[in-house]
Amino acid sequence: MTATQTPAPEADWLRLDRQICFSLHAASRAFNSVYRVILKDLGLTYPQYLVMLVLWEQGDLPVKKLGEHLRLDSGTLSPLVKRLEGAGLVRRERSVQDERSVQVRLTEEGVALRERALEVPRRIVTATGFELAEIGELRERLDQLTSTLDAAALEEAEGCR
Amino acid sequence: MTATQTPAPEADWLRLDRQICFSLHAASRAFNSVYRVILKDLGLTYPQYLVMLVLWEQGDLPVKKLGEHLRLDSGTLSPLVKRLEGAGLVRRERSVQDERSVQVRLTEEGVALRERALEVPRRIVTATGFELAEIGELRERLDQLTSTLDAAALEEAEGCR
DNA sequence: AGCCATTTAGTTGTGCACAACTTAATTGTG
DNA sequence: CACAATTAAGTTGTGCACAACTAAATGGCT
Repeated sequence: MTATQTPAPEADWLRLDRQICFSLHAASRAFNSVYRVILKDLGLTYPQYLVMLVLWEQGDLPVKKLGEHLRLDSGTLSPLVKRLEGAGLVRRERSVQDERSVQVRLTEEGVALRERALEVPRRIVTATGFELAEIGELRERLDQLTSTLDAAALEEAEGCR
Repeated sequence: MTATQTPAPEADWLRLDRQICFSLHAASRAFNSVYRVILKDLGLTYPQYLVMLVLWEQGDLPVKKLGEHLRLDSGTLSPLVKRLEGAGLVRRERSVQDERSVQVRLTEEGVALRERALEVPRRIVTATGFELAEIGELRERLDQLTSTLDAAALEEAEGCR
């Protein structure tokens, strides 16, 4: 394969096992897979669970605010929230003050589900096999990574000017 | 909200900013987003790029082997590889020895694309803003997490017996 | 040889992510 | 006030992930 003079150190960069992206991709899917199993009891998918977490924590919110908490847009949230509504966990109501906005409100059933969700995080922590401190550290590093990447994405986008 | 005697420490567990899953979910999407921008020049999506990485590294492979490297099944790979074929980067050929198997072979175009892909990892590392050592460390931890989670998923699945 | 379990791809259906677009309500400005 | 720009939600289309299934080929076993 096109042996150059130098031992082509750049080729090494393409090795799959060297790519952080693959590790992250795999970890994300592995997590998703564990959540799928644990959340099946609650009848929730993983992204639906995230939405419920926000609602339990913040109370009723417009779709817009939900999206800010989760970094998701209406293209993702609209159908997702409709499915939650179909499951009887939330209601969607046009705001009276601003008719553009749709409030997502927990139903009684939605509030009640929180009790059953309380055990989920513990089960997840157990599944990771990590100590709490380790998880906190990892989380911090991932958050740092995310904010740097977000900034970089903006620069790349602007770089096309 | 059902104030118990104890200050209900479990409630804290549901806080979004405490959940490793959300950090990982967000980091994964942030990475995906950076890759989307950088890979647009090559006409590849992020998972397509992963498939090409494997082929560049391992040479032609049956779909089955591809899936083992990437932990993806035929339900994901079959349409993905067809799109790569549509883009002229690979050919799919039934194996003669075993007609169940389909070899995925790089075309000349597919091989040539590797040259242009060489700069991708460097651009990604830059975008993360991390030192190489930091990335290696993070990658290691994520891989460890993935293997533990995979094992846990199996146990959970068996737990339903 | 004949039959059954396994293996390999592929298909179908559901749900998520996101870009690009539409629609309707609101805000700002001349 | 009128009209352009902005904002919120939703829609459409593409692609990925995965479960559940089908179809065809293979291998083992009696």
